[in-house]
Amino acid sequence: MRIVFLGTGDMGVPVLRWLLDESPHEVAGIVTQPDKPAGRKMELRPSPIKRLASELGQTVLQPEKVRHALANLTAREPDAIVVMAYGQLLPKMLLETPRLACLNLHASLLPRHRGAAPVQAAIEAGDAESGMTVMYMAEGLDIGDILLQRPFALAPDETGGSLHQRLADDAPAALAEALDLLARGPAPRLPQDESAATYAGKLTREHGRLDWRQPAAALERKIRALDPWPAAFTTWRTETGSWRLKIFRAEIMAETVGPAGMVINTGGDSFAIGAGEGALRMREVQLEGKRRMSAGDFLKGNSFAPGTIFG
RNA sequence: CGCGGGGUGGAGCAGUCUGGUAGCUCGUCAGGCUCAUAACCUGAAGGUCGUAGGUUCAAAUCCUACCCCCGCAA
Repeated sequence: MRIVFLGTGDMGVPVLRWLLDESPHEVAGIVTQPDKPAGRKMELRPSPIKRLASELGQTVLQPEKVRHALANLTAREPDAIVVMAYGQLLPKMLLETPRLACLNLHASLLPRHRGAAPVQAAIEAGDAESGMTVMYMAEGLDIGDILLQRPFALAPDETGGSLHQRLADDAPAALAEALDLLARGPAPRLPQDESAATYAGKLTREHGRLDWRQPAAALERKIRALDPWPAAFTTWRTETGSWRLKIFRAEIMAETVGPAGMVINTGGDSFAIGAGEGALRMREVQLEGKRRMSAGDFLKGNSFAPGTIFG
């Protein structure tokens, strides 16, 4: 098949690599978002998809708005368009361009977690499973009919990073299967159950702020969900100022051993913070300006004033 | 030139403002105590103080340039 691929985030990298290196399909075009200022120096940085394409000697289109490339893409006469972590809605004209289908790979079991942050949302919500969805794109955000899904169980210690990786790694197989079904004849097409839909909006850093009045279990899920990005955090106020303390790993303590947000049980290789229900024992943290380290290492060089309250 | 924190024995930090024999907690090693121990006591090893240059009788500390790590912001 002739495939036009649209993608920006690194979630789509394995898929593009598969399309170019291993699949029987012909990549008739690669579209990614324009380079944007990023990083500490605000330097222009190409997307992971563009970097991979360059590495493999492929050229990419980087229209400001995808409709600017509409004529160009139509002229390539694709059998299918594949979209993954592209970051722009596609105009109806483009959806109707391919001979067979315009497919989107979405990193959740739709209709759960439509939107920009499905990976983190699945963990934060405490879902038992997640998986890639391949769907027929329609006008609207992640509302298209489902072609296939590949569910798998989440690990008890699943993090946003680990789930992101698992989904990215599984995506090529999902796409292969979907393209196969499409090529062979009438492929499955299941409308989404609107009543079961949830939205996972784009994450901001502030989303990671921990509200210690919440139950320890919920806080622990959030910590795992946002590891490594954008990371759950709390504020530590000292005589010298207030610092952001990111928390990457913590364990739930069943007993409520202190008021919400208060440091308790300091000593040894970790410290605990009281939650609304139970408490959390810190395992891996990062103070702003410092690197990520175990709670034990953190305690070797930092100490808390009695009664310190986080938040 | 977007803003800011940091780079000091294996780990995490103090010391830098007010230059003058490099310190703390932990770890490691040896010995001791103990029925025993992750506990306790004693001792030891281990550091070009990110790199280069400058000022000075003397630089971790002051000045200049550069490298690296990280938080914010995007």
